[in-house]
Amino acid sequence: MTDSSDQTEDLQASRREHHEEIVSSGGYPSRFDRTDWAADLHRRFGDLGPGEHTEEEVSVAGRVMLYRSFGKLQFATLRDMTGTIQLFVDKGHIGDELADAFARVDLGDWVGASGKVMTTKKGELSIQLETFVVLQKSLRPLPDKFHGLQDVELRSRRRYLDLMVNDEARDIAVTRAKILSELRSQFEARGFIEVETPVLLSQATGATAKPFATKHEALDLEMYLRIATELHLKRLVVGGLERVFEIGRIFRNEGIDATHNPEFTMLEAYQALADFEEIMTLVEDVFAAVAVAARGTTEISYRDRPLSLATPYRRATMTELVSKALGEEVDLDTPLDRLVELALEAGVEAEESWGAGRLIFEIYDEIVEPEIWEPTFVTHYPVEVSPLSRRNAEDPRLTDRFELVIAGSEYANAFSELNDAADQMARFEAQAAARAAGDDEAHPIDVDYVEALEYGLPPTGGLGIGVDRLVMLLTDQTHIREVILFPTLRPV
RNA sequence: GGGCCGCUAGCUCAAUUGGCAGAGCAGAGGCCUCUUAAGCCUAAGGUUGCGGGUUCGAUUCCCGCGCGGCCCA
Repeated sequence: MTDSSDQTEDLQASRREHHEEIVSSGGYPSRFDRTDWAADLHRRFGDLGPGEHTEEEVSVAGRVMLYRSFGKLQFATLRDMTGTIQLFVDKGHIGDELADAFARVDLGDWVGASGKVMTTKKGELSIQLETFVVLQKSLRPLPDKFHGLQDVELRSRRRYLDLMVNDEARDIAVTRAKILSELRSQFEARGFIEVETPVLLSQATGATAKPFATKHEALDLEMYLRIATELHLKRLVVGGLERVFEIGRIFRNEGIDATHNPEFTMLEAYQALADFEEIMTLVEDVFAAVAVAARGTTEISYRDRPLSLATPYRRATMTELVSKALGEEVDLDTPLDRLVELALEAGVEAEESWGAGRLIFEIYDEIVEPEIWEPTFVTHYPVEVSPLSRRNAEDPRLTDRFELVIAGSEYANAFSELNDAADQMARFEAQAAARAAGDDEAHPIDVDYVEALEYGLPPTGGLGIGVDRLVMLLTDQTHIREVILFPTLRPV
């Protein structure tokens, strides 16, 4: 992006001039020896009183964020990845030449500085500058030093500026990293191995969503970006990798809103010999641990409301919850006519092809889920809306499946995996029929996967966690774009 | 897709009923040996998102378009 206005040129003139002087007089250094991070200095010297001078020689480096000159003194706030440290520049101490050179530093420049650790008369931990080097000039002015960058679009489009000037943007990036790291540790500690499955596929399966299409030129083949990792991970369990997980980018060709970005991150994990009840315990333990890693506690605040992620989480079946919300007992034996009426009252317009399971699910989705606040495992989804889940032993119209709902949204989806190859084929065929009837989000038939099942998938529990939404929850963000460094945007 | 709102200096924001487009920060020059968004003085900085229209006169009113936000489907 280039600005060609005279104004911008003018604003950059002195920066550019300084830059060219540096370049023509030997150029910028290619490296710098930093002895200490800003945060470490605060940790080590935090209890120095005002006006103290130590003999501790340190070298720090970072971007100049603030600058104040006061006659023969200059103060600059340098920020590195860990925090800020003040540079104290005393003309009487280092002489005119160095002090005047330092006065040419602009906000945004990368600077390496060396000197002794001290505190000012007001008690601010500082480095008494002895020498410094400009590591790289910033040729453009920084956004407002106090207000930062407010424009939502600009913050997303030029995330580097957002990160430079907005503390919250950095906090979110760091917290996201902690969450990912903790998720990995949690699964690894339970004996799962991290695997990678293909993104580029000739058939996008494992979920009901519209894929992105692309083309492999050499093979002259239509290909699709994955919409889930599910069926590949289960193939691995068939192969004997009994505990696998993947933290993978998923692509779905849908609209963009507060909770949807076309590419997002999903964690999926599969554990042989486990059923969905064991997965439930695993999920709540993982959520609690991740909350502690990210926020230091399970007692958080989200959208200005307190929220506890302490275990155990409430468990309730979907029909229980729907019955309670409707004030009338319903289940899969409730006459279809009555369910259609209740759906209409709930604000759902039923479609001809829906059975009792779909109707109950739609009512749940419309009036129950948005009202759930504390973490709740909603269990036993109808088989009609669960093409990959194992049937419940007592009622084969239901599945051994749950979703974890927190603050009105889904955070995890898990089930005892369907490992009956014939049943899986039948469900794929039912989906294909729905597709033929016009449902273009229905799951396509994956014959290769059915063949894999025929070799024997042990009883297996699987789960998926929407990582972006989890980060939103733990950073108290209401828009997914705030937790993705480079969200999908229309080109300028 | 629909409704509402926004787009003004590099950044953050003003501008009465339609009447010369303003401030703070950043940038330039000057003063200051303890600042913390330092302060003070001086000068500079604009195709008011884009294109039409109404009007003596449009940032302001009308129409279209672009980008974005919020809500709804």
